Amino acid sequence: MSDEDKINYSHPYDRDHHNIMGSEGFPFSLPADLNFDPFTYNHHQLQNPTGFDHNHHSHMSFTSFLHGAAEYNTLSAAFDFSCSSSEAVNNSSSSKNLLEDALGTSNSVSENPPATPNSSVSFSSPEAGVEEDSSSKNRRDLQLKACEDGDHAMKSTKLKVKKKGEKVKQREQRFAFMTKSEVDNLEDGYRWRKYGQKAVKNSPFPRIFCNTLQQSDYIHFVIYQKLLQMHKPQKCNVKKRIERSFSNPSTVITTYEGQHNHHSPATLRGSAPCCRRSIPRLSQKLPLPGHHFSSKHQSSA
DNA sequence: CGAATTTGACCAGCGC
DNA sequence: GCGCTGGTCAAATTCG
Repeated sequence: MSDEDKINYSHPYDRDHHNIMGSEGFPFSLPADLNFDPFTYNHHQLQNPTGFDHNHHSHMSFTSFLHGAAEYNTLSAAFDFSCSSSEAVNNSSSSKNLLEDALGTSNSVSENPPATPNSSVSFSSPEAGVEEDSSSKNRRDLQLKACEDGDHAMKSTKLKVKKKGEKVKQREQRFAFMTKSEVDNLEDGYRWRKYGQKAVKNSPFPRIFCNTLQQSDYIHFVIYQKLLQMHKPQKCNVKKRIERSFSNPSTVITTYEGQHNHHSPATLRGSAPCCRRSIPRLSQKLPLPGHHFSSKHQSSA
């Protein structure tokens, strides 16, 4: 029996029935008038790291939710709802290993257990309010099943020091999560550009590398021009890594690295265009057992 | 035709 | 130093 089979997912929000998160909707929604930047809150303020204002029922983006959840140790902690069978996820060593690998950490789950045992959550529509497209059906089926304990992400921000005390390149904060979805690329409101794809060792599925598209969005370009006049703009260096689990092909592991320094296009235009062509098309390719990538990549796999 | 994606080449880090 | 691996670049290709 797979991990997913064991899990009875609870649905924290039902768009049509307005439930526990308030009448204005599930905090994943991305309303057109949203002006909340998911990555601008203080990383060290954990009182309400999700940015979700329970008193005012304000919205937050999916990414802010994920980001906040990572810093708040668990997703369930972020939302304060429980999952009926979270232990099934937590007890899945393979899931933990996959996430650890995605985060670039190891042997830390057992050593640093999450603040709460609940680390799984599901939702029916992570982007309620965003336009319904061909992937929305799949996204409705999407089940966020395991989120890492925040220590992983926090650890990754620490300076790595070589044995001799020499500083090495600092790694951006990472946050990985697993989703059960037919769609590889989970829409999160940002525009992503695929810049690379690599075969993964011991896996038939490739790893996809994306970074954010900031200036290609016209509205963002206008803002960018304004920023040019006001400040020296910083390049958004957020990266997104997508890979499908070899042991469980229905599971997609998404890893975010870094922080956005700009608003989500979805928050400005009410849409979330990103990698719409590449990922689904790629996912159609993936099951082909004989599909090879470049000879070099293949040889290195 | 411009934008987005693909993919071979390249680079850096790490272990041996 | 060498090979392996992960990550990135950028020219070519594909798509809308």
